[in-house]
Amino acid sequence: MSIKVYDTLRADRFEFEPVRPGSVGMYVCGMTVQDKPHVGHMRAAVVGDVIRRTLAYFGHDVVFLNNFTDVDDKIIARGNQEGCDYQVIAERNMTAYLEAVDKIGNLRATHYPKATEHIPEIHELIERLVQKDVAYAAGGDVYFRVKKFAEYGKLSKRKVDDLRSGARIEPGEHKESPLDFAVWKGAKEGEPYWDSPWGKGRPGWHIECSAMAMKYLGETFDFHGGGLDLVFPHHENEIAQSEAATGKEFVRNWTHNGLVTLGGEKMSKSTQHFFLIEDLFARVDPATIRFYLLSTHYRSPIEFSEERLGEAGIAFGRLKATAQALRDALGAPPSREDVVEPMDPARIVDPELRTVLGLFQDAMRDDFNTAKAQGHLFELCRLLNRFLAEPASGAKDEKIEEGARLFHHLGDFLGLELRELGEVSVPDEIDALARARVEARQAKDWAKADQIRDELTALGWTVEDKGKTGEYVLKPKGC
RNA sequence: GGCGCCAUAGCCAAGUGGUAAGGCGACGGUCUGCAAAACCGUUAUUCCCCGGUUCAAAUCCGGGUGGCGCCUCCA
Repeated sequence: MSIKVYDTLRADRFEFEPVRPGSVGMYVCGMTVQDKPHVGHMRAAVVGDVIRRTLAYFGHDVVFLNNFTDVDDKIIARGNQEGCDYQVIAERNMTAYLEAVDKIGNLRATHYPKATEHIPEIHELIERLVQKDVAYAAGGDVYFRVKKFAEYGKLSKRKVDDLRSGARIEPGEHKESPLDFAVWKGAKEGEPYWDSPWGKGRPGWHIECSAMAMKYLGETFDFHGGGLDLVFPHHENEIAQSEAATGKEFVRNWTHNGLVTLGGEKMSKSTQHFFLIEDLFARVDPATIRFYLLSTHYRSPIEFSEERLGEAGIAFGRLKATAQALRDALGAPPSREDVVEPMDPARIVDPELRTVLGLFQDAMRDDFNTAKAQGHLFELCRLLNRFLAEPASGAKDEKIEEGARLFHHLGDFLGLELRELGEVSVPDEIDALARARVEARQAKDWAKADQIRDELTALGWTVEDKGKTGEYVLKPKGC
Protein backbone atom coordinates (compact mmCIF):
# COMPACT_ATOMS: atom_id res chain seq x y z
CA MET A 1 0.00 0.00 0.00
CA SER A 2 1.68 3.13 -1.14
CA ILE A 3 1.84 6.20 1.06
CA LYS A 4 2.44 9.66 -0.34
CA VAL A 5 4.44 12.06 1.77
CA TYR A 6 5.31 15.71 1.38
CA ASP A 7 8.98 16.44 1.98
CA THR A 8 9.96 19.99 2.93
CA LEU A 9 13.42 19.65 1.39
CA ARG A 10 12.23 18.55 -2.03
CA ALA A 11 9.10 20.72 -1.65
CA ASP A 12 6.83 18.12 -3.17
CA ARG A 13 5.07 14.86 -2.46
CA PHE A 14 6.68 11.50 -3.10
CA GLU A 15 5.78 7.90 -2.72
CA PHE A 16 7.29 6.65 0.50
CA GLU A 17 10.06 4.05 0.27
CA PRO A 18 11.79 3.05 3.51
CA VAL A 19 15.53 3.71 3.64
CA ARG A 20 15.95 0.20 5.04
CA PRO A 21 13.29 -2.34 4.17
CA GLY A 22 11.59 -3.73 7.24
CA SER A 23 12.10 -0.81 9.57
CA VAL A 24 11.21 2.87 9.46
CA GLY A 25 13.04 5.43 11.57
CA MET A 26 11.21 8.53 12.68
CA TYR A 27 12.36 11.47 14.80
CA VAL A 28 10.15 14.30 15.95
CA CYS A 29 11.63 17.27 17.77
CA GLY A 30 10.01 17.52 21.15
CA MET A 31 10.53 20.49 23.33
CA THR A 32 13.27 22.42 24.98
CA VAL A 33 11.93 22.04 28.48
CA GLN A 34 12.32 25.51 29.91
CA ASP A 35 8.55 25.80 30.28
CA LYS A 36 5.38 23.78 30.43
CA PRO A 37 4.06 22.48 27.11
CA HIS A 38 1.64 24.62 25.15
CA VAL A 39 -0.78 23.76 22.38
CA GLY A 40 1.90 24.16 19.71
CA HIS A 41 3.90 21.35 21.29
CA MET A 42 0.77 19.22 21.32
CA ARG A 43 0.11 19.74 17.66
CA ALA A 44 3.62 18.59 16.72
CA ALA A 45 3.22 15.60 19.03
CA VAL A 46 -0.21 14.64 17.69
CA VAL A 47 0.87 15.05 14.07
CA GLY A 48 3.92 12.90 14.72
CA ASP A 49 1.76 10.31 16.44
CA VAL A 50 -0.67 10.12 13.54
CA ILE A 51 2.11 9.80 10.98
CA ARG A 52 3.60 7.04 13.05
CA ARG A 53 0.24 5.27 13.38
CA THR A 54 -0.38 5.54 9.66
CA LEU A 55 2.99 4.03 8.81
CA ALA A 56 2.38 1.22 11.27
CA TYR A 57 -1.12 0.62 9.94
CA PHE A 58 0.17 0.16 6.44
CA GLY A 59 2.64 -2.46 7.56
CA HIS A 60 5.79 -0.65 8.61
CA ASP A 61 7.72 -1.39 11.73
CA VAL A 62 8.37 2.08 13.14
CA VAL A 63 11.03 3.20 15.59
CA PHE A 64 9.74 6.53 16.83
CA LEU A 65 11.87 9.02 18.74
CA ASN A 66 10.61 12.15 20.43
CA ASN A 67 13.45 13.95 22.11
CA PHE A 68 13.88 16.36 24.98
CA THR A 69 16.45 19.11 24.92
CA ASP A 70 16.95 19.18 28.66
CA VAL A 71 19.85 21.57 29.02
CA ASP A 72 20.22 24.99 27.43
CA ASP A 73 20.62 28.66 28.32
CA LYS A 74 16.96 29.22 29.03
CA ILE A 75 16.53 26.20 31.27
CA ILE A 76 19.58 27.29 33.25
CA ALA A 77 18.24 30.83 33.44
CA ARG A 78 14.89 29.54 34.65
CA GLY A 79 16.61 27.50 37.34
CA ASN A 80 18.53 30.55 38.54
CA GLN A 81 15.35 32.54 38.55
CA GLU A 82 13.54 29.99 40.69
CA GLY A 83 16.59 29.27 42.81
CA CYS A 84 16.84 25.63 41.89
CA ASP A 85 18.95 23.36 39.74
CA TYR A 86 18.20 23.43 36.02
CA GLN A 87 17.44 19.70 36.23
CA VAL A 88 14.48 20.37 38.50
CA ILE A 89 12.98 22.61 35.85
CA ALA A 90 13.71 20.11 33.08
CA GLU A 91 12.31 17.19 35.04
CA ARG A 92 9.12 19.01 35.93
CA ASN A 93 8.42 20.06 32.35
CA MET A 94 9.25 16.67 30.87
CA THR A 95 6.76 15.09 33.23
CA ALA A 96 4.14 17.65 32.22
CA TYR A 97 4.79 16.92 28.55
CA LEU A 98 4.44 13.16 28.95
CA GLU A 99 1.26 13.56 30.96
CA ALA A 100 -0.20 15.82 28.29
CA VAL A 101 0.78 13.48 25.48
CA ASP A 102 -0.91 10.58 27.28
CA LYS A 103 -4.07 12.54 27.89
CA ILE A 104 -4.38 13.64 24.31
CA GLY A 105 -4.31 10.05 23.19
CA ASN A 106 -0.83 9.63 21.71
CA LEU A 107 0.94 6.32 21.75
CA ARG A 108 4.17 6.42 23.70
CA ALA A 109 7.25 6.89 21.52
CA THR A 110 9.81 4.12 21.28
CA HIS A 111 12.31 6.39 23.07
CA TYR A 112 12.30 9.86 24.58
CA PRO A 113 16.03 10.53 24.39
CA LYS A 114 17.49 13.39 26.41
CA ALA A 115 20.44 15.52 25.46
CA THR A 116 22.08 15.16 28.88
CA GLU A 117 22.07 11.39 28.59
CA HIS A 118 23.90 11.41 25.26
CA ILE A 119 26.96 13.52 25.97
CA PRO A 120 29.39 10.80 24.77
CA GLU A 121 27.57 10.49 21.45
CA ILE A 122 27.58 14.26 21.12
CA HIS A 123 31.32 14.37 21.80
CA GLU A 124 31.89 11.71 19.21
CA LEU A 125 30.00 13.65 16.58
CA ILE A 126 31.78 16.89 17.38
CA GLU A 127 35.08 15.03 17.20
CA ARG A 128 34.26 13.85 13.69
CA LEU A 129 33.44 17.39 12.66
CA VAL A 130 36.63 18.78 14.17
CA GLN A 131 38.71 16.12 12.47
CA LYS A 132 37.17 17.00 9.14
CA ASP A 133 37.92 20.62 9.87
CA VAL A 134 34.26 21.59 9.51
CA ALA A 135 34.19 22.50 13.18
CA TYR A 136 36.74 24.45 15.18
CA ALA A 137 37.40 25.19 18.81
CA ALA A 138 37.54 28.84 19.78
CA GLY A 139 37.55 30.41 23.20
CA GLY A 140 36.19 27.31 24.95
CA ASP A 141 33.39 26.89 22.40
CA VAL A 142 33.29 24.72 19.31
CA TYR A 143 31.62 26.09 16.19
CA PHE A 144 30.43 24.58 12.96
CA ARG A 145 32.08 26.24 9.97
CA VAL A 146 29.13 26.92 7.71
CA LYS A 147 31.18 27.89 4.67
CA LYS A 148 32.55 24.34 4.60
CA PHE A 149 29.13 22.90 3.92
CA ALA A 150 28.30 23.87 0.34
CA GLU A 151 24.64 22.86 0.59
CA TYR A 152 23.89 25.02 3.60
CA GLY A 153 20.43 26.54 3.16
CA LYS A 154 18.97 23.75 1.05
CA LEU A 155 16.19 22.93 3.48
CA SER A 156 15.05 26.49 4.21
CA LYS A 157 15.68 27.60 0.61
CA ARG A 158 18.07 30.28 1.66
CA LYS A 159 21.28 31.56 0.19
CA VAL A 160 24.24 31.94 2.48
CA ASP A 161 24.86 35.42 1.09
CA ASP A 162 21.33 36.51 2.00
CA LEU A 163 21.69 35.13 5.49
CA ARG A 164 25.01 36.77 6.03
CA SER A 165 23.61 40.27 5.74
CA GLY A 166 21.45 39.85 8.83
CA ALA A 167 23.70 37.67 10.95
CA ARG A 168 25.79 39.08 13.76
CA ILE A 169 28.33 37.84 16.21
CA GLU A 170 27.06 38.33 19.73
CA PRO A 171 29.38 39.57 22.45
CA GLY A 172 31.18 36.65 24.06
CA GLU A 173 31.08 34.49 20.96
CA HIS A 174 34.21 33.50 19.15
CA LYS A 175 32.93 32.71 15.69
CA GLU A 176 35.01 33.04 12.57
CA SER A 177 31.90 33.93 10.68
CA PRO A 178 28.52 35.20 11.82
CA LEU A 179 26.73 32.20 10.31
CA ASP A 180 28.74 29.65 12.24
CA PHE A 181 26.86 28.06 15.09
CA ALA A 182 27.95 26.47 18.35
CA VAL A 183 28.06 22.70 18.67
CA TRP A 184 29.67 22.98 22.10
CA LYS A 185 29.36 25.90 24.45
CA GLY A 186 32.02 26.53 27.05
CA ALA A 187 30.64 26.81 30.59
CA LYS A 188 30.71 30.15 32.29
CA GLU A 189 31.14 30.49 36.01
CA GLY A 190 28.37 28.69 37.90
CA GLU A 191 26.89 26.98 34.87
CA PRO A 192 26.40 23.22 34.67
CA TYR A 193 29.04 21.50 32.57
CA TRP A 194 30.45 18.27 31.24
CA ASP A 195 34.13 17.71 30.62
CA SER A 196 35.12 17.46 27.00
CA PRO A 197 38.25 17.50 24.85
CA TRP A 198 37.52 21.23 24.26
CA GLY A 199 36.99 22.11 27.89
CA LYS A 200 34.09 22.21 30.28
CA GLY A 201 30.76 22.99 28.70
CA ARG A 202 27.45 21.79 27.32
CA PRO A 203 26.06 20.87 23.91
CA GLY A 204 24.96 23.55 21.49
CA TRP A 205 21.30 23.54 20.62
CA HIS A 206 21.27 21.51 17.41
CA ILE A 207 23.92 18.88 17.94
CA GLU A 208 21.95 16.67 20.34
CA CYS A 209 19.28 15.93 17.74
CA SER A 210 21.85 14.86 15.18
CA ALA A 211 23.71 12.69 17.66
CA MET A 212 20.63 11.04 19.13
CA ALA A 213 18.85 10.50 15.82
CA MET A 214 21.93 8.84 14.35
CA LYS A 215 22.48 6.71 17.41
CA TYR A 216 19.03 5.15 17.34
CA LEU A 217 18.07 5.44 13.68
CA GLY A 218 21.31 5.34 11.73
CA GLU A 219 23.10 7.95 9.65
CA THR A 220 20.28 8.11 7.15
CA PHE A 221 16.71 7.63 8.28
CA ASP A 222 13.16 8.08 7.04
CA PHE A 223 11.28 10.86 8.80
CA HIS A 224 12.23 13.93 10.74
CA GLY A 225 9.44 16.19 11.89
CA GLY A 226 8.61 19.17 14.03
CA GLY A 227 7.03 22.58 13.79
CA LEU A 228 7.53 24.68 10.70
CA ASP A 229 9.39 27.20 12.83
CA LEU A 230 12.20 24.70 13.30
CA VAL A 231 13.13 24.64 9.62
CA PHE A 232 15.59 27.44 10.13
CA PRO A 233 17.96 27.38 11.82
CA HIS A 234 17.44 24.16 13.80
CA HIS A 235 16.89 21.61 11.07
CA GLU A 236 19.11 23.40 8.58
CA ASN A 237 21.91 23.12 11.11
CA GLU A 238 21.14 19.50 11.85
CA ILE A 239 21.52 18.70 8.17
CA ALA A 240 24.78 20.61 7.97
CA GLN A 241 26.33 18.87 11.00
CA SER A 242 25.09 15.43 10.16
CA GLU A 243 25.84 15.40 6.47
CA ALA A 244 29.21 17.08 6.94
CA ALA A 245 30.13 14.36 9.42
CA THR A 246 28.87 11.34 7.50
CA GLY A 247 28.93 12.44 3.89
CA LYS A 248 25.48 10.86 3.60
CA GLU A 249 21.95 12.06 3.23
CA PHE A 250 20.66 12.66 6.77
CA VAL A 251 16.89 12.49 6.39
CA ARG A 252 14.73 11.22 3.55
CA ASN A 253 11.48 13.02 4.42
CA TRP A 254 11.14 16.25 6.37
CA THR A 255 7.60 16.56 7.69
CA HIS A 256 6.90 19.97 9.18
CA ASN A 257 3.59 20.81 10.73
CA GLY A 258 1.90 24.20 10.42
CA LEU A 259 1.88 26.47 13.43
CA VAL A 260 -0.88 27.04 15.93
CA THR A 261 -2.18 30.58 15.91
CA LEU A 262 -4.07 32.71 18.39
CA GLY A 263 -5.95 35.61 16.89
CA GLY A 264 -4.17 34.88 13.65
CA GLU A 265 -0.73 35.19 15.21
CA LYS A 266 1.69 32.41 15.94
CA MET A 267 1.50 30.86 19.37
CA SER A 268 4.91 31.19 20.92
CA LYS A 269 6.45 30.99 24.33
CA SER A 270 8.94 33.74 23.62
CA THR A 271 6.12 36.25 23.21
CA GLN A 272 3.98 34.89 26.04
CA HIS A 273 1.31 34.38 23.45
CA PHE A 274 0.07 30.87 24.07
CA PHE A 275 -2.36 28.45 25.69
CA LEU A 276 -0.74 26.23 28.23
CA ILE A 277 -1.96 22.74 27.57
CA GLU A 278 -2.79 22.12 31.24
CA ASP A 279 -5.05 25.19 31.29
CA LEU A 280 -6.80 23.99 28.17
CA PHE A 281 -7.25 20.48 29.53
CA ALA A 282 -8.88 21.94 32.61
CA ARG A 283 -11.83 23.15 30.56
CA VAL A 284 -11.81 21.20 27.29
CA ASP A 285 -11.91 17.43 26.91
CA PRO A 286 -8.45 16.34 25.61
CA ALA A 287 -10.13 14.11 23.04
CA THR A 288 -11.89 17.16 21.64
CA ILE A 289 -8.58 18.97 21.33
CA ARG A 290 -7.12 16.01 19.48
CA PHE A 291 -10.17 15.91 17.23
CA TYR A 292 -9.77 19.62 16.53
CA LEU A 293 -6.05 19.36 15.81
CA LEU A 294 -6.80 16.65 13.27
CA SER A 295 -9.56 18.60 11.55
CA THR A 296 -7.08 20.67 9.56
CA HIS A 297 -4.35 19.26 7.34
CA TYR A 298 -1.12 19.04 9.32
CA ARG A 299 0.82 21.39 7.06
CA SER A 300 -1.69 24.24 7.36
CA PRO A 301 -1.82 26.71 10.20
CA ILE A 302 -4.60 26.15 12.73
CA GLU A 303 -6.33 28.82 14.75
CA PHE A 304 -7.11 28.24 18.40
CA SER A 305 -9.99 30.21 19.83
CA GLU A 306 -12.90 29.64 22.14
CA GLU A 307 -15.22 29.73 19.17
CA ARG A 308 -13.27 27.10 17.22
CA LEU A 309 -12.99 24.90 20.28
CA GLY A 310 -16.71 25.18 20.92
CA GLU A 311 -17.50 24.12 17.37
CA ALA A 312 -15.08 21.23 17.63
CA GLY A 313 -16.83 20.13 20.81
CA ILE A 314 -20.19 20.07 19.03
CA ALA A 315 -18.81 18.26 15.99
CA PHE A 316 -16.98 15.69 18.09
CA GLY A 317 -20.13 15.35 20.18
CA ARG A 318 -21.86 14.07 17.07
CA LEU A 319 -19.32 11.27 16.86
CA LYS A 320 -19.70 10.54 20.55
CA ALA A 321 -23.48 10.45 20.24
CA THR A 322 -23.20 7.78 17.57
CA ALA A 323 -20.73 5.88 19.73
CA GLN A 324 -23.27 6.01 22.55
CA ALA A 325 -26.09 4.86 20.28
CA LEU A 326 -23.97 1.90 19.20
CA ARG A 327 -23.22 1.13 22.81
CA ASP A 328 -26.94 1.18 23.61
CA ALA A 329 -27.61 -1.19 20.73
CA LEU A 330 -24.69 -3.59 21.08
CA GLY A 331 -23.29 -3.14 24.55
CA ALA A 332 -19.83 -1.82 25.38
CA PRO A 333 -17.29 -2.30 22.57
CA PRO A 334 -14.05 -4.17 23.21
CA SER A 335 -11.28 -1.91 24.43
CA ARG A 336 -9.21 0.00 21.95
CA GLU A 337 -6.22 -1.34 20.18
CA ASP A 338 -3.02 0.66 20.14
CA VAL A 339 -1.68 -1.32 17.26
CA VAL A 340 -4.52 -1.19 14.81
CA GLU A 341 -4.65 -4.16 12.49
CA PRO A 342 -5.56 -2.98 9.01
CA MET A 343 -9.02 -3.86 7.76
CA ASP A 344 -9.40 -5.06 4.20
CA PRO A 345 -12.22 -3.26 2.36
CA ALA A 346 -12.76 -6.38 0.27
CA ARG A 347 -13.89 -8.20 3.37
CA ILE A 348 -16.56 -5.66 4.27
CA VAL A 349 -19.99 -6.96 3.30
CA ASP A 350 -22.03 -3.79 3.16
CA PRO A 351 -21.11 -1.75 0.06
CA GLU A 352 -21.56 1.64 1.69
CA LEU A 353 -19.38 0.69 4.63
CA ARG A 354 -16.80 -0.75 2.26
CA THR A 355 -16.65 2.54 0.38
CA VAL A 356 -16.11 4.50 3.59
CA LEU A 357 -13.20 2.30 4.65
CA GLY A 358 -11.54 2.57 1.26
CA LEU A 359 -11.87 6.34 1.13
CA PHE A 360 -10.65 6.74 4.69
CA GLN A 361 -7.56 4.66 4.02
CA ASP A 362 -6.89 6.56 0.80
CA ALA A 363 -7.09 9.85 2.68
CA MET A 364 -4.60 8.73 5.31
CA ARG A 365 -2.21 7.41 2.69
CA ASP A 366 -2.36 10.71 0.87
CA ASP A 367 0.05 12.73 2.96
CA PHE A 368 -1.80 11.91 6.18
CA ASN A 369 -4.94 13.81 5.25
CA THR A 370 -6.73 13.59 8.58
CA ALA A 371 -9.18 16.37 7.69
CA LYS A 372 -10.44 14.40 4.74
CA ALA A 373 -10.43 11.18 6.75
CA GLN A 374 -12.57 12.81 9.41
CA GLY A 375 -15.03 13.78 6.71
CA HIS A 376 -15.40 10.10 5.87
CA LEU A 377 -15.83 9.31 9.54
CA PHE A 378 -18.81 11.66 9.59
CA GLU A 379 -20.25 9.94 6.56
CA LEU A 380 -19.98 6.68 8.46
CA CYS A 381 -21.67 8.34 11.39
CA ARG A 382 -24.64 9.26 9.23
CA LEU A 383 -24.79 5.74 7.77
CA LEU A 384 -24.83 4.19 11.21
CA ASN A 385 -27.53 6.50 12.51
CA ARG A 386 -29.58 5.54 9.49
CA PHE A 387 -29.03 1.81 10.06
CA LEU A 388 -29.93 2.26 13.71
CA ALA A 389 -33.25 3.81 12.75
CA GLU A 390 -34.25 0.97 10.41
CA PRO A 391 -36.93 -1.53 11.46
CA ALA A 392 -35.55 -4.55 13.30
CA SER A 393 -34.23 -7.36 11.13
CA GLY A 394 -31.34 -9.78 10.91
CA ALA A 395 -29.85 -7.77 8.08
CA LYS A 396 -29.99 -4.62 10.16
CA ASP A 397 -28.16 -6.26 13.05
CA GLU A 398 -25.41 -7.46 10.76
CA LYS A 399 -24.92 -4.03 9.21
CA ILE A 400 -24.80 -2.36 12.59
CA GLU A 401 -22.29 -4.82 13.96
CA GLU A 402 -20.08 -4.49 10.93
CA GLY A 403 -20.48 -0.71 10.96
CA ALA A 404 -19.66 -0.51 14.66
CA ARG A 405 -16.46 -2.48 14.13
CA LEU A 406 -15.52 -0.13 11.32
CA PHE A 407 -16.42 2.96 13.35
CA HIS A 408 -14.16 1.99 16.23
CA HIS A 409 -11.48 0.82 13.86
CA LEU A 410 -11.31 4.27 12.28
CA GLY A 411 -11.56 6.01 15.65
CA ASP A 412 -8.64 3.94 16.92
CA PHE A 413 -6.67 4.71 13.77
CA LEU A 414 -6.86 8.42 14.59
CA GLY A 415 -6.46 7.83 18.30
CA LEU A 416 -9.86 9.32 19.09
CA GLU A 417 -11.39 8.04 22.27
CA LEU A 418 -14.82 6.78 21.26
CA ARG A 419 -14.86 3.45 23.03
CA GLU A 420 -14.63 4.58 26.62
CA LEU A 421 -17.25 7.26 26.89
CA GLY A 422 -17.15 9.19 30.10
CA GLU A 423 -20.14 8.38 32.27
CA VAL A 424 -22.21 11.46 32.84
CA SER A 425 -23.24 11.55 36.45
CA VAL A 426 -26.65 13.10 36.84
CA PRO A 427 -27.29 14.81 40.18
CA ASP A 428 -30.24 13.37 42.07
CA GLU A 429 -32.24 16.60 42.02
CA ILE A 430 -31.86 16.83 38.24
CA ASP A 431 -33.02 13.27 37.76
CA ALA A 432 -35.92 13.88 40.16
CA LEU A 433 -37.04 16.78 37.97
CA ALA A 434 -36.78 14.62 34.88
CA ARG A 435 -38.88 11.91 36.52
CA ALA A 436 -41.46 14.47 37.55
CA ARG A 437 -41.59 15.55 33.92
CA VAL A 438 -42.24 11.98 32.80
CA GLU A 439 -45.18 11.82 35.21
CA ALA A 440 -46.54 15.10 33.89
CA ARG A 441 -46.20 13.82 30.34
CA GLN A 442 -47.97 10.60 31.18
CA ALA A 443 -50.77 12.67 32.71
CA LYS A 444 -50.71 14.76 29.51
CA ASP A 445 -50.06 17.84 31.59
CA TRP A 446 -48.00 19.45 28.82
CA ALA A 447 -47.77 22.84 30.48
CA LYS A 448 -46.16 21.32 33.54
CA ALA A 449 -43.91 19.07 31.51
CA ASP A 450 -42.66 22.03 29.46
CA GLN A 451 -42.17 24.10 32.58
CA ILE A 452 -39.97 21.40 34.07
CA ARG A 453 -38.00 21.16 30.85
CA ASP A 454 -37.41 24.92 31.02
CA GLU A 455 -36.18 24.52 34.57
CA LEU A 456 -33.77 21.81 33.49
CA THR A 457 -32.55 23.99 30.64
CA ALA A 458 -31.97 26.81 33.09
CA LEU A 459 -29.94 24.40 35.23
CA GLY A 460 -27.82 23.51 32.20
CA TRP A 461 -29.37 20.18 31.25
CA THR A 462 -31.00 19.07 28.03
CA VAL A 463 -33.57 16.32 28.19
CA GLU A 464 -34.16 14.07 25.20
CA ASP A 465 -37.21 11.81 25.18
CA LYS A 466 -36.98 8.39 23.63
CA GLY A 467 -40.22 7.97 21.77
CA LYS A 468 -43.27 7.28 23.86
CA THR A 469 -41.61 4.89 26.26
CA GLY A 470 -41.15 7.39 29.04
CA GLU A 471 -37.41 6.84 28.82
CA TYR A 472 -35.21 9.89 28.59
CA VAL A 473 -31.58 10.92 28.35
CA LEU A 474 -30.13 13.85 30.27
CA LYS A 475 -27.21 15.71 28.80
CA PRO A 476 -25.26 18.52 30.41
CA LYS A 477 -24.96 21.68 28.35
CA GLY A 478 -22.10 21.61 25.88
CA CYS A 479 -22.08 17.87 25.55
C1' G B 1 14.38 44.15 2.27
C1' G B 2 15.26 38.49 1.17
C1' C B 3 13.00 33.52 1.17
C1' G B 4 8.58 30.58 1.71
C1' C B 5 3.39 29.42 2.52
C1' C B 6 -1.72 30.66 2.03
C1' A B 7 -6.59 33.06 -0.01
C1' U B 8 -12.77 27.79 -1.41
C1' A B 9 -20.37 29.23 1.01
C1' G B 10 -22.43 33.11 7.07
C1' C B 11 -18.15 30.41 9.85
C1' C B 12 -14.47 26.15 9.91
C1' A B 13 -12.42 22.98 6.14
C1' A B 14 -11.04 18.97 2.01
C1' G B 15 -9.64 19.56 -2.93
C1' U B 16 -2.56 19.23 -6.88
C1' G B 17 -6.23 19.42 -14.98
C1' G B 18 -12.19 16.69 -15.87
C1' U B 19 -16.81 19.86 -13.94
C1' A B 20 -16.99 21.92 -5.69
C1' A B 21 -15.98 16.15 0.58
C1' G B 22 -17.20 16.91 5.54
C1' G B 23 -18.50 19.82 10.13
C1' C B 24 -21.00 24.14 12.39
C1' G B 25 -25.05 27.49 11.37
C1' A B 26 -29.66 28.61 8.69
C1' C B 27 -34.20 27.07 6.24
C1' G B 28 -38.00 23.20 4.78
C1' G B 29 -39.75 18.05 5.73
C1' U B 30 -40.24 13.14 8.65
C1' C B 31 -40.59 11.80 13.83
C1' U B 32 -42.65 14.26 18.56
C1' G B 33 -48.24 16.56 22.64
C1' C B 34 -44.44 20.41 21.61
C1' A B 35 -39.29 19.98 21.62
C1' A B 36 -34.48 17.67 21.53
C1' A B 37 -31.74 13.86 19.09
C1' A B 38 -31.75 11.27 14.47
C1' C B 39 -32.92 10.93 9.30
C1' C B 40 -34.33 13.31 4.33
C1' G B 41 -33.89 17.81 1.44
C1' U B 42 -32.21 23.06 0.44
C1' U B 43 -28.09 26.40 1.38
C1' A B 44 -20.77 28.22 -3.44
C1' U B 45 -23.41 28.05 -11.80
C1' U B 46 -18.54 28.96 -8.49
C1' C B 47 -13.32 28.84 -5.63
C1' C B 48 -9.44 37.10 -3.78
C1' C B 49 -8.70 40.22 -8.60
C1' C B 50 -6.73 40.64 -13.82
C1' G B 51 -4.55 38.24 -17.88
C1' G B 52 -2.56 33.57 -20.20
C1' U B 53 -1.98 28.02 -21.41
C1' U B 54 -5.65 24.01 -22.44
C1' C B 55 -11.03 20.60 -25.55
C1' A B 56 -11.25 21.31 -20.15
C1' A B 57 -8.35 25.20 -14.40
C1' A B 58 -10.31 26.19 -7.60
C1' U B 59 -6.31 23.24 -9.41
C1' C B 60 -0.86 25.08 -14.30
C1' C B 61 1.81 30.02 -15.81
C1' G B 62 2.41 35.60 -15.39
C1' G B 63 0.91 40.07 -12.82
C1' G B 64 -1.75 42.33 -8.81
C1' U B 65 -4.17 42.61 -3.78
C1' G B 66 -4.57 40.73 1.17
C1' G B 67 -2.87 37.51 5.28
C1' C B 68 0.78 34.50 7.72
C1' G B 69 5.60 32.28 8.71
C1' C B 70 11.02 32.29 8.63
C1' C B 71 15.45 35.40 8.24
C1' U B 72 17.16 35.84 16.67
C1' C B 73 15.04 31.58 20.89
C1' C B 74 10.69 28.96 19.19
C1' A B 75 6.58 22.66 18.09
